[in-house]
Amino acid sequence: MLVGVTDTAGRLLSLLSLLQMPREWPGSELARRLDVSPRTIRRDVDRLRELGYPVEATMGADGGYRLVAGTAMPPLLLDDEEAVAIAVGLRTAARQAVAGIEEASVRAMAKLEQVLPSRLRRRVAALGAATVPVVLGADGVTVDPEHLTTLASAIANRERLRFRYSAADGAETRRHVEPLHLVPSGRRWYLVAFDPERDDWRFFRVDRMTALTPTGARFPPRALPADDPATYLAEHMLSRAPTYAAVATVRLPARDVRARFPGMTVEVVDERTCRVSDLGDTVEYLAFHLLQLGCEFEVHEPPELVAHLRELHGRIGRAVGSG
Amino acid sequence: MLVGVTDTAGRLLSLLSLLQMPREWPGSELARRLDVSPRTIRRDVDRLRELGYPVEATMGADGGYRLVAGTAMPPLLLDDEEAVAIAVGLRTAARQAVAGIEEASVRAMAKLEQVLPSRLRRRVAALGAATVPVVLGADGVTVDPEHLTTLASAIANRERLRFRYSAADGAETRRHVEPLHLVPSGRRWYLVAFDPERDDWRFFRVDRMTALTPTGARFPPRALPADDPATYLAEHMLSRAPTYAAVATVRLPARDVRARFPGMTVEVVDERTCRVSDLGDTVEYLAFHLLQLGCEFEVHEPPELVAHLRELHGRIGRAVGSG
DNA sequence: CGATTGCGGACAACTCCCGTCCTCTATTCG
DNA sequence: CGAATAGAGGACGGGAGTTGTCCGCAATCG
Repeated sequence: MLVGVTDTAGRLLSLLSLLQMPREWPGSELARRLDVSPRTIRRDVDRLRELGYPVEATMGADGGYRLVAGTAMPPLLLDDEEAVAIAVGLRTAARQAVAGIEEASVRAMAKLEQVLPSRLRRRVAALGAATVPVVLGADGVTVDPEHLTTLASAIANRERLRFRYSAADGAETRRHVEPLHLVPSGRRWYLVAFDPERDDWRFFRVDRMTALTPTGARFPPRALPADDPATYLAEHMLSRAPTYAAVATVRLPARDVRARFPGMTVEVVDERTCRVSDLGDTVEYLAFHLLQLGCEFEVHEPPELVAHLRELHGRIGRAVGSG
Repeated sequence: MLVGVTDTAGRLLSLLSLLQMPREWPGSELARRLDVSPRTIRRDVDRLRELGYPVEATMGADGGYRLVAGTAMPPLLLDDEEAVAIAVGLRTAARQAVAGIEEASVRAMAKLEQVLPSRLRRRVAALGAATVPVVLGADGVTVDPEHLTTLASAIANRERLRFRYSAADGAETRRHVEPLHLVPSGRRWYLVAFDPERDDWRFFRVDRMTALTPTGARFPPRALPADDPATYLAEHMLSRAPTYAAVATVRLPARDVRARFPGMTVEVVDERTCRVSDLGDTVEYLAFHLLQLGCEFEVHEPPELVAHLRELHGRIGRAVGSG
């Protein structure tokens, strides 16, 4: 603990940190820890309350202070391991693209990344690599969370960006653009950027970008010829990723299916059978979902899914020598 | 912005919050925003630096301040959406039990949960329900992250806990215990607790607990008859979850396998073939992994995996009517 | 070169902060 | 019921910190 000029503000932060642990602290102990009188602790608690952080106190013997949920988020004071856990959590969540909070996830990642000490960054990288990517979108496309944070901070800093891009036809080009916005779409991420060499706006699929390097050069703000980047993307992307809707009859009570896959829509057929519809952007994903039910089933739609299952059937048969 | 007694500490927090955004702030703008003179901003920056937070400044026109990575984690100042994103990320990560940081994840969840405003809590709950649980441990066992945070804070607060427990044989009992520790083991979580009614220590699988309610009653600390809860658990749990090691030959270049599944150990057989070993605690998990490779393969070990694949083969055959 | 930005010393007026009193209330335990 | 413990908060005085203003200096960019 450093003592000196920045005493009182620093002490408030330490206090906040202590109160954030899931336990109660008697004022006397806080006073000992922070090396001030109990009266000052009471005053500090008042100060925190004035700042909007609800510090709750329980009276009587065995009482104490603790921080409870209020109306505003207090600053989170994390220890090393918790910071790593959050970073890893955000990465896995970003890979799965949880609906509706993609941008917020990336913002939080960028924020954390910016201040994460390098030793922790190494641990996060190691864990991220060790973590088995649960890539259900079996086209093998995984967005690198690292790229997302790099892009997010380049956008926020209005820094020019250099990278290599593999177009859909496999042709690789070098780009040097002014990034404006990151847009999630389904399981993919797109970068909306202005390309000065082509003097026009372009979209880039993040998973097709490699060798990302922010150049450090700033560029002046430029207005997109549309109100919202997401709608602009939707209007200009002619080839959208196809979505499949699976329809199947499964030998499992509707209740059980709902419990295990809240995302499927389920209709009761009889006590032990139901009809499910499931959305997914690849047939691989849908096939795995159905197999994970662990019961007999029959697929009605779509034909692509049936074809894929036939393919799997053949492959498994050859794998275990009973085909 | 509130102005008054708690001015300087609050201003430091606001400053920290601004500096955490991924952009640079000129001192003059910070001064305008925080409604103080630029000199005070410089002093505040000094204060933050004395507290150990590395505020970097770039000189020259178009310069400014920003917070960079240092040696200590600064307090994270999150907006609502970022907080929700982090909460959701931690939940999905907890469900997948990323090796090595399970406890830290739960600690971070408990910390966040403790201070999360209720309106955000509702959003997190809604998103958590909507998120498709990617349950690869196909025994259908998923740990409820909610339970983990409840348990963590009951332990930290030394609060008695009431719940219903389904034993392995299906018999359901009511329990009222003194929780001591949460221990992760493989994909499962165990609660180590003292059961006063039986006057002995017991283990409970978290996924078998329901109707969890902390009673609020405190209990005095009690020493576990062992140094480390994890080893105690290991010593007293006779039936450990078995782990399977799959060995297979796959028709895919070793390079590609390594790129897609960093967790597998791969030996080159020839240019287009390799031999992989993969660890997992269920055969379902191993089977999905092999199928995700999307190529021909042949399974050598273990027999349980072969049996499971035969079963899948039969099921798929019946599903698409070609068996 | 000049403009812009950060850096930091000096000073004076003012504020606040802290520790030490004190009394009061709420809760738990014996 | 009463003792013990914990928080709440007013009063007060001395000391310390904070702030704005004014200044010259250093670094960077165009």
